[in-house]
Amino acid sequence: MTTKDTIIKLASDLILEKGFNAFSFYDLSEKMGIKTASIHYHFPSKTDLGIAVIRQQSESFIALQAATESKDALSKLEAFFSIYIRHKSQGKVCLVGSLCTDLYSLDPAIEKELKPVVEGILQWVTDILKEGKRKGVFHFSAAPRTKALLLITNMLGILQVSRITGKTDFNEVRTALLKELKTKKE
Amino acid sequence: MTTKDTIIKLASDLILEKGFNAFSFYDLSEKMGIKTASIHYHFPSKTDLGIAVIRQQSESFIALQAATESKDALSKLEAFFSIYIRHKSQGKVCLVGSLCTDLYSLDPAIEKELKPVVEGILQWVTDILKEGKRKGVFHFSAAPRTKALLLITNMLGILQVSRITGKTDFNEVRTALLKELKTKKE
DNA sequence: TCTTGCCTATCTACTAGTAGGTAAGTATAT
DNA sequence: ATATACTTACCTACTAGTAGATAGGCAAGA
Repeated sequence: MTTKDTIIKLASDLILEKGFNAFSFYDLSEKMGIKTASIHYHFPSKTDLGIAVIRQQSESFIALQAATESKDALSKLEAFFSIYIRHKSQGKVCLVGSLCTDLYSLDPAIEKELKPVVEGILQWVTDILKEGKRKGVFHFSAAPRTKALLLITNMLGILQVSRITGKTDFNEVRTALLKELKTKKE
Repeated sequence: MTTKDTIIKLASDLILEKGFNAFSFYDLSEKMGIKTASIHYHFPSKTDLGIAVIRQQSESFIALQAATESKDALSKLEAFFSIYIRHKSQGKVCLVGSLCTDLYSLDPAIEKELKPVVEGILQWVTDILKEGKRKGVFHFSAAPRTKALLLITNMLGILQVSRITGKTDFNEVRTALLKELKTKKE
C-alpha cells in the first residue's frame, strides 16, 4: 500500500471513529512515523484529504455493487448490510453519518463530494428493494425510495445509538429489518 | 433568561448545527458580547458545558413526556416526532446523533451523562408503542423496544441524511412511519 | 447609618498547546 | 536532471484554560 493510500485509510478510520473535526494531521503523522508536512505533500489541505476519503469509500461501494450485480435481491441487501456490520465490529459509525453531523462546519467542497455518493447509495438500495418486491421476496408498502431511506437511516442511526445502548442492539435492529422485509402482509 | 441559560442555549444550538468539536468558547463569547473567561466562570470546562446542555435537553424531554402523559398513544408519538420536526426546521440534527458520532473523541463524562438520557428516551418510545399496540392503534410485529430503536434511528438518521438529500425527505420518512404504524397487517 | 466584607459576574492579560499550512532544502530513483 | 517523497524549520491562528483585578450588590455588625 502506498503512503497516500495509508493516509486515506488512517484518516478514514479516524473520521469514522472520532469525527472529522477530532482528528489532525499530527494524529496521522504519529501513527505513520512521518511528519505532518509530508502529509501535506500528498494532500495540500485537510479538505483534500476528506474528499479523498469520500472517493475511496464511494469506490468500495461501487465495487460491492458490481460484485453482487448478478445475485438475488436478498444477497444484495445482505451485502449492503455487511458494510455496517464491519463498521460496527470496529466501533465505527458510517461516513455519511459522521460527515453529515459535522457538515455545516466543513468546507462546502465536502458536501459537494458527498452528495452524489449518498444519492448513489440511495439509488442502489432503492433498486434492490424494487427488484425484491418484483420477485416477491420483499414485502413493503411505502415507496421504494422511501423504504430505502428508512433502511439506510436505521443502519446509520443504530451504528451511532448502539455506542450508548450496547452493541447487541445493532444485530437486533438488523435482524428485525430483514425479518420484516421478508414477511408477507395483508 | 440568565447568562448561564443563554450560554447553554447557544452551545446547544452550535452542537446541533456544527458538532461539539466545531464550536469554541470564542464563538459563544462573540455571540453574547462577553469574554471567554466569563463563560469559564459559569462552566469551568467545555465538558461541564456539554453536560449542562445534555441535562437541559433531558429536562425538556421529561417535560414533554409529562405534558402528554394523559394523552393517547398517537398523540404521544406525534409529540415525540415534534422534537425532530423542530430540529429539522432549523437545519439541526439531534443531540444524541451529534454527540454519538463524536463520542470517542469526548471526555468520558459526556458519555456517562448521555447514557441515561438515551435509555430514558428509548423507554418512553417503547412504552408509547406498547400502549398503542394494546389499544389497537399501532400495528407492528417486532419487539416494542426493537421497534422503538427503529423509529428513533429513523428520525435521528433522516435529520442527518436529509441535509444532503433534501429537506422534503424528512417529511416523507415521518409520514411513512406513521402510516405504517397505523396500518393493520395479516 | 456607616462600614466591613463577602459574593457574583465580569474584565484584562496571559499561558501552553495544537491546529492547518508553507517554504526551502535533501535524498533517492529513474 | 528531473520528479518523487520526504525533512527541517517555521508561521499564523486558534484552542481551552488560568490568574488577578474590578465593580456592583447585599447583608451583618458596630
